[in-house]
Amino acid sequence: MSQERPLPTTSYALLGLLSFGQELTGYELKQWADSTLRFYWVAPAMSQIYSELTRLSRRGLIEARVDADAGERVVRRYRINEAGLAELREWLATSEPEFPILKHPVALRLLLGHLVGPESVRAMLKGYVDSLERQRADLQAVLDGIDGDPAFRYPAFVARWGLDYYDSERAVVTGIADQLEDEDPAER
Amino acid sequence: MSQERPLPTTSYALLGLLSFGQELTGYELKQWADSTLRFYWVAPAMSQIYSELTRLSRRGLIEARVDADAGERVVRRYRINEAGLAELREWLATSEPEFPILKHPVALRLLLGHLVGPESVRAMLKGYVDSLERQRADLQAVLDGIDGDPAFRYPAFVARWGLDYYDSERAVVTGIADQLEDEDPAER
DNA sequence: TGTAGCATGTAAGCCGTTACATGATTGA
DNA sequence: TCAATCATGTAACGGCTTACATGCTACA
Repeated sequence: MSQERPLPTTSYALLGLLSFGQELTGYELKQWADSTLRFYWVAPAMSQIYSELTRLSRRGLIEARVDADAGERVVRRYRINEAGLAELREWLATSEPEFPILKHPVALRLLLGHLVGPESVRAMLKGYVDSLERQRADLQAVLDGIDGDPAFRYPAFVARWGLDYYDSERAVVTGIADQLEDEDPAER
Repeated sequence: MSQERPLPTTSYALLGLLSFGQELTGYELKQWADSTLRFYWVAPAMSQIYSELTRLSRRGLIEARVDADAGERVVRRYRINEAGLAELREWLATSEPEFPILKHPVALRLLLGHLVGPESVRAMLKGYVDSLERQRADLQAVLDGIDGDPAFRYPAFVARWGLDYYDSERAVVTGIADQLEDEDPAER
């Protein structure tokens, strides 16, 4: 069965969003992805959403339905089917989760501190802490929207994990910035 | 000057590794990347290392020299030059660091816990904690190799940051696994 | 003598982004 | 009536990986 090449993880991620039961448009899926997936996977471009939906459809894992209540324009709503749920469970059960990959431009720039000196590095870390705060607030808002709802117990775990991560990150980065303070001046 | 399209970040990352002064082969650069960059950026494939080196060379940011002490085969050693250092500093000074991107398959799978049930999720998290431990040990070894050396003060900061991250991650994940224990059985 | 490691590349192809293009609907 | 949002796609292309290909060197 299913002798095709394995789906890319992002495809499973979108299928996963659909596994919560709603019937969604590509546009709505994008909004979901932007508010949840983006914190620990990616925020796929609209164009990718649509091409993944086409792929999942072709494989018979989701079903498209043209929304009748949408007036003139053609609005397609997608719903996961039994095959899709089976495929997801199969994937979860049989494949080994890969180790997380971090693309951390701030760490990369810290690595190159010798090129710019501690002053400049401290300023950059400061900016990062600020953006962490904003990101954390966004995630908190997401959690507030689902917390307590038993249907979203696992998403809530993930969100709380993210908050803890941001908190830890803030503490560590602040610590590094402080250590940078008392350094031999006039590097570079 | 430099009216070409901006370099991809990975290119700057490799240039950054060369900014520590050594004259390295592509092969050696790959080893460096695997032991340091991979923790917070990527471990580029060999083939990409070589193509990035070609690009950096073409732009005049690094200099290639055929190693005479290498016997029969042609071994190219690359060294950063003044233009390369200037380009790196320019990049660090003028571009805004992007927010980190996390590709976290474990979080993604936790999100889908409703499909497999708490038992299975706990097992997966356990496996993740194990791999975290291994990863942490690797990074600790890297730190041990550079700690105290003033030339690698900033890389040491980055490494310690990574260790803190792994520690925090372990604590959070263990906490989630524990919360999963006392759950209504027979989900799914 | 053979194998693991050192060393360098080319080719094909997927994932994902940006740019481009179009049009309906809602609400100020 | 105008702009923001909803909604759906196509085309081009860059980054990066995997697979393929080659050969030297050190060492057991």
